[in-house]
Amino acid sequence: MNLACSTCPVKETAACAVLTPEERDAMATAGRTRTLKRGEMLFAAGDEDAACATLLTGALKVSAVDVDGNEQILALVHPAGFIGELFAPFAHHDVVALTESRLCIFAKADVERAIEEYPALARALLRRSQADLLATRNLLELTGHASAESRLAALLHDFARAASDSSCHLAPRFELPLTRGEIANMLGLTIETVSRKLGQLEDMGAIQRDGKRGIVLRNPELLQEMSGR
Amino acid sequence: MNLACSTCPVKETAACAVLTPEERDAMATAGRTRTLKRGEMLFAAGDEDAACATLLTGALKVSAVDVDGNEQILALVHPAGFIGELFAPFAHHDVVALTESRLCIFAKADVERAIEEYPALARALLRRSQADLLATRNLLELTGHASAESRLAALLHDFARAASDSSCHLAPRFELPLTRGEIANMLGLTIETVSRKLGQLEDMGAIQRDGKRGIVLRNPELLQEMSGR
DNA sequence: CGCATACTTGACGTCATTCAAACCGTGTGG
DNA sequence: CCACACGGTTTGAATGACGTCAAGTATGCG
Repeated sequence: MNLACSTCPVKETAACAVLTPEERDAMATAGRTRTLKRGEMLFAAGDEDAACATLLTGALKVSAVDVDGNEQILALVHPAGFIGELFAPFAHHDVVALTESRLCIFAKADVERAIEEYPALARALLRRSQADLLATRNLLELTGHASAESRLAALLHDFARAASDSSCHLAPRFELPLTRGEIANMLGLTIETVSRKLGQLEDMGAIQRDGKRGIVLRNPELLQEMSGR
Repeated sequence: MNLACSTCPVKETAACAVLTPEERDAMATAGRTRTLKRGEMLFAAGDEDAACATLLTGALKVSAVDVDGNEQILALVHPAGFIGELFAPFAHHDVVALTESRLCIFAKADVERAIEEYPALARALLRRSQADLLATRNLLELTGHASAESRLAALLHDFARAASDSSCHLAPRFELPLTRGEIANMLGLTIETVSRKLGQLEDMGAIQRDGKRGIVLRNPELLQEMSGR
């Protein structure tokens, strides 16, 4: 499928937004869009020809699997996010769709050529990479010392912020993008602990579960309190 | 102190290595070198005028302190490493010297100007940023699921590799760059647990402690085995 | 309906933390 | 030279948070 940047939902926020229309058109001829269904993999750890991509809609997870088959989620990717380890000979992690997702895909070589040709693109990707680094370090900080309760509270708080359109405001209600198992894998907990702590957060009036995936914020301050800010 | 790139110990590996001699000289006029003693801070979380820097010699830690004063080490910086959150209005983390360190410091604004002017520099910093991202994700993976023993074994293995000149070979003996407390803060453990597990690793013949900081590898395979990789 | 997948709940065990005390090398002052 | 304090480290015993194992409960789908 060919690219139609004019109708792109993230044309103002994605990395390619820094390009001139002509430059973007030139890139568009190299790329293509692809749709992934929930659970479908973009590429796996070890792939030598792992592509690069900008996420248009949906959500992805970046994860690693250790020796005994446990998955650890390292990052979530939201629309306008960029995927791809540009200077590595092979991918280090799996990238899998959490929900049905549309992506704008480029061969790694094409992106490498583009950052040589369009300095603004290199800067935009640098900016994104630094943001990803910060997000990963925040997750590291969270999983380092905090209790199961704090981790979960912090994650819910993050999700509530991600679900609202303004990044400084919380959505009063949202759907969890992850299963219990995925939350557990992300926070370094077990599925049972996540379930129990969700129950406790509900008991103490911080949240209310609404179906399997729905979360209603009952007391956002309390939630933030428990996350250890 | 003025810059003398010709005698720079990392002139071939640091980000500025991609610049032409003329470009490097131009940057040199904007920067200066600085020496930090062990424990001295380059900048603190929240600083608005946090500088950027390339590490010449020594070692740094990047760390965050949570509400109740616990430090969490998020990354170590080795010579040729680059420090600085380019697009953030203020620093998110503390940066502190682990050993006496020499740095090459630039104002953030100067670096921002330089990456506009020298596209190769932007690409070099992108490469470094992606490498930092990978390192942080590896640490996240480690602290996520693994037992205290695995974390420690993996960290020692990493240090042994960092201490040897070739990155695919292990140094048979090395000095820990961190105190017990810092190791604990890095791995999300307590100082007592680190001490105990070190004792156990010694008892089972994987390593031998040599003074407070020295580590001799007795059985590198066993160490790798236990690190779960 | 039957089966699969995701989630919840309970009882029990384990590993890391916590609290406490002792240890060791080093520098300081008497 | 010794006494002493101090930071970093080691070690022990008790506690508790989270994991493990094992049922049991929705929800959806062929």
